[in-house]
Amino acid sequence: MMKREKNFPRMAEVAKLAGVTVMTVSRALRSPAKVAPDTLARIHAAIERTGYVPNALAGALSAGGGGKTITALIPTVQHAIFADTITGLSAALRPEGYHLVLGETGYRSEEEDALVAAFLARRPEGFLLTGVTRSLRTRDLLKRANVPVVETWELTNTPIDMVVGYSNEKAAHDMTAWLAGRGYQRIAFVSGPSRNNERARRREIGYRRALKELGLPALKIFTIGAPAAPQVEDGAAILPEVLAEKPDAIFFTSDIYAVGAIQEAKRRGIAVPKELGIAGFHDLAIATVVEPALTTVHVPGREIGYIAGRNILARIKGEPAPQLSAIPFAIVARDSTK
Amino acid sequence: MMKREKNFPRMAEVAKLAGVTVMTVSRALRSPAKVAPDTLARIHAAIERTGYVPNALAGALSAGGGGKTITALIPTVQHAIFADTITGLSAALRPEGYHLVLGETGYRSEEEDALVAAFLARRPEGFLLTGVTRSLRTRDLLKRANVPVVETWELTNTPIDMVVGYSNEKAAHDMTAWLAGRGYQRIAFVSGPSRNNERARRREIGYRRALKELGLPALKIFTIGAPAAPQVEDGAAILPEVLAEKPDAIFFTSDIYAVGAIQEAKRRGIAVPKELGIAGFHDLAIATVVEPALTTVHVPGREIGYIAGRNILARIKGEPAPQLSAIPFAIVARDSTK
DNA sequence: CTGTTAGCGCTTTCAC
DNA sequence: GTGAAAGCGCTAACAG
Repeated sequence: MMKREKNFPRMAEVAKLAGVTVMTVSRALRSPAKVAPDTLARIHAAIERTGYVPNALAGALSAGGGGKTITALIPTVQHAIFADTITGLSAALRPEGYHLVLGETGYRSEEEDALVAAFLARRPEGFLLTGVTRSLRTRDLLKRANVPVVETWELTNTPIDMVVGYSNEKAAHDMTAWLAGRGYQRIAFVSGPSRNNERARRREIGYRRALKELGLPALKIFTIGAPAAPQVEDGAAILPEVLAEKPDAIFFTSDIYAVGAIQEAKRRGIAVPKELGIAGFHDLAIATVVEPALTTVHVPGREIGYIAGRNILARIKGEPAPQLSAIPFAIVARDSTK
Repeated sequence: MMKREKNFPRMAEVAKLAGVTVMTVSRALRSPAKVAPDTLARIHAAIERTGYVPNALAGALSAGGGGKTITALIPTVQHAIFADTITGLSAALRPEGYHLVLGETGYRSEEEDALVAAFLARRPEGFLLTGVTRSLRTRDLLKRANVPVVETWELTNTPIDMVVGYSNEKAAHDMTAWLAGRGYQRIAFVSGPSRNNERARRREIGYRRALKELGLPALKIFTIGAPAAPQVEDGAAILPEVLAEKPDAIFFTSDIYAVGAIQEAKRRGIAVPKELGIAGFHDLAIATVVEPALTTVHVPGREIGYIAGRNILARIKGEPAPQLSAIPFAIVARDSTK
């Protein structure tokens, strides 16, 4: 056994100080009702004096269960929308005393694979994963572990365990159709990096389907490089390229890009929404701050997290939980479109 | 022992399948060089077949050490600025294979106390805490545990262990003085909830000190209610009240509020920055999107997280790490001030 | 109400 | 290069 400088008193020390055995201390902590009041008092005093903090690792090992933790893997904490999901999840878990362990995958699926394995090693009681596409190995690991898993932010008929999300394809389709309904004819589409982002891919599919249904021209599709997290400047930078396609509207897969594009359009003296309509995705706070305010798809980030949390908790308690929960998105019309 | 539905294969099953003892499997995982190549191959095959994922709880218990995790406690993931700190911390930890466990305190110190105890129970290798004021009990617990602790986002001469931050007092002082230098005379100050937010309190002190030094009038100080996380609308809502003090500039302790105030001022036909200068704090993305763009204090959130991570890692390895790291802030002049 | 006996799944000696 | 014994800190089950 390796020597560590760390210095945690163990239960045995508390027990000795209180003049009882460890078993009584253990009970005092987990079912105080079964311990005599004065013994309890002595034990509490001893805990206070020693600064004892139970070793949850040992406890979990012994009790054969996890330490009341749920693991969530999101692409990045930078994106406010995933932050919302975390907040929703937190809100669901807190009342039940569960803790949240967070991992950032940086939108990289290899990183996700590595994190799932690493976190599985800690035997969490449940998992929240972003998206529904992942390596077979990871799916397999999670299935075998037989731990509640919620995949989020998209829908699928073949979840590992449960899904809570919305259809990105339908959302993009609906926004495209909505833009067409406002009279836009040449609708361009600008996506974030789609290599490891199925949500971006699905949105593109929805956009294409809408164009086809409506008989609108298919413009060149643009993809923004691959920074870890989207930046406002990226949207500004790509605008000139997109304008070469002579669009009368541009649909961005993130508000962040759309805001950058609005700013750049203004700098270039292009009238938004008259000459050029601009739409985003996510409905971030920034969407109402930019001028003109951004038309966008409101996406239920917080609700996804909350429902996912409730579902995981239900599964843990052996209660039934839906395999698929579809949460509605909504198109929010503002001033960046006619 | 409680029966769980979970279904993790143990090392013993892998060992049996590979025709060796658990000890050899353990070695294959931790020091493969000490195991014969063909044995190693059989073991890996067995791991693959069983879907074995080591139980880090047991491993840590046995090895007497933690499972390579660092715990970070921040007020909220909603605030982009703390998200930056998390990103910086992540970046520092990842190369060394450390994992990040995140807790949200919701700006409540009782919650922080509870979380410190709960996380300490999991025996992390280090802690990142936001702010430098906390209960004696928590300080004591952390000191006794003798685990690397970095307090952040403020400076102090009496850290539990280490501090990485900047002086909120000086930052607010400097911004106030800067505003005065631009010709503003009646500078109002609007703070977020300060009850459990020492950073807000220190900023207020800095503001007051600057006024006194400059001989400027002390206006009434405004405090925005207590939502979990700041909202743009809060800044808009408080503007009328503040205007009653006839300020020629308003300094908000968060960009979020400042942006709301700019929007509200525009709605009311007040010219920013001519009639009213507005300044914020944090330098969020939103600061460059609002019109006029917001003058603010740029705060080194990401650097704080990164340096904190490096310091914790250094301490773990027994290398020296500075007790205090002061990271510079900067005043960013934009168009919301003359 | 409290103590005793096992044992969670793994790693650390120390043998062979 | 591999194994056997012991134990990490705690809790379940059964006594008493």
